[in-house]
Amino acid sequence: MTRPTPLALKPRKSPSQARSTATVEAIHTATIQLLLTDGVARLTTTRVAERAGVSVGTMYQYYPHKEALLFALVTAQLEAIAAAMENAAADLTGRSLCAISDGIAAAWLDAKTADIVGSRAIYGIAAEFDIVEMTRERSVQMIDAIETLLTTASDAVVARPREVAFMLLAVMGGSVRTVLERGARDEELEVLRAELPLVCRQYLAVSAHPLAARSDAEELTRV
Amino acid sequence: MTRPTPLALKPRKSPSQARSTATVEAIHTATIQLLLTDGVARLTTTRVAERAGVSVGTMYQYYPHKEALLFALVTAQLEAIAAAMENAAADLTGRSLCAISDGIAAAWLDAKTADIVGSRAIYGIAAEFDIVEMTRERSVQMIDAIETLLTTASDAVVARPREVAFMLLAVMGGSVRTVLERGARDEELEVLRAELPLVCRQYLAVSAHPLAARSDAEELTRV
DNA sequence: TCCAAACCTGAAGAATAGTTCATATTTAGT
DNA sequence: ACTAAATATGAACTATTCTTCAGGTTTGGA
Repeated sequence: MTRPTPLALKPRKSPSQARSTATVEAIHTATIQLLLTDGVARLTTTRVAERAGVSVGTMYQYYPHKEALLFALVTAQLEAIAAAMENAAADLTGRSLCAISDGIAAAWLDAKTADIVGSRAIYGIAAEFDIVEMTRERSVQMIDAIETLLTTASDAVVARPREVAFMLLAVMGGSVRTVLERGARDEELEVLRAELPLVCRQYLAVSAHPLAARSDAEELTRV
Repeated sequence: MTRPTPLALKPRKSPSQARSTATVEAIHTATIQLLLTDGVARLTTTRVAERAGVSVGTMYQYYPHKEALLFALVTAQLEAIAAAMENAAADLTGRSLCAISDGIAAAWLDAKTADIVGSRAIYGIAAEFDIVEMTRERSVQMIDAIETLLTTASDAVVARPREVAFMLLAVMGGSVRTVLERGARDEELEVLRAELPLVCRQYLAVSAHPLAARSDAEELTRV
């Protein structure tokens, strides 16, 4: 999704006083609410302002246009996720492969689940314009973190850590997205929470050679 | 993403002559092209008609509005995928768990990859309006197929086949989507093709008890 | 050959969206 | 209390967008 005119997506100015901070906050939550109830197609600057209880002009004081607003929203969301994952990676350094696997899966689920409403809203616009670009950047950052984390596993050495890290993120990201986008039903979230760690563990298990002598035969060997 | 007015999403009429069939086809591919290059936000009836080399009025002869056009596109896409998966399920009935796993993963990858352009375009609008609803229906249909398929495995009995089928689809669907949405790069597709079958196999392995006596110890047991 | 049905056209109208800016109000510091 | 900077307002302007429809062209079969 490339835009003809890449146009500046940066905010116009940042709120400095208490009042304006609240205003921007209101605009953000209004956007998310509208996104969730009516979808992107119905999201208009007028409606956002109305819902936020401010005037249209106010929005334009902080964002040069609608896209910039959406961009800011997605950026914040992704930065939070990336930060959470990097923290998790730091905490898990040097642990066993199982611990690492469980830790990553849990961290991902927690991060995405912490703000379900926000996450769901974001999915709807993630496919638009330059957002894909930014998503990719953040993604690379997380792949890096997980790749190096994998190499620190205390009890095993992961064969192709970068590919495995990539795949892990694709699987976690994709499956969670699937569930959230369908409506984030409790039963489905339950299944996800139970099964996703399993999927990750098993996948990591085949992708690694045990370091200390261990008798567990790998059920399935790499082709 | 619920719409205030659910409005009729069905096509207005179907082409009966050769000329009109070509026209509708042209409209479809034009839509997909525009979706891919400019994104949903820039997709307008005028542009679609222009790109398709027909008049705007022509489009309105077959679809009551833009949404109906998009809906038709997604429907076709999903039906193709669902059919492919049901075929695969039929072929794999009674095979070993490994064969089933590999077969499903391959079928999914093939189905999504057969028309990469179409798949990618669809992702961009999958989050909109009642499309989520339809996606869910098709999804249930596929879960059913895979669930019953799993119960036919010749060499193992899958513990909670429905949950496993659900998870399998979430993982496959999500990871493929992730890769395609990022631009469907060759290197990333390669990784996906190599790793996804592994992920599925391993996951199925822990989710099942071997039927005939087999000595392979399960590395990781269920909690 | 001829006609009715199918199909196509594109200018035009109504509706809506994005954005600006001159003016009014509030805040923080002196 | 006073003032400059920060913030908010919303009517108004422009640009698009969707959609229709009255009138033309093409098609398939009698």
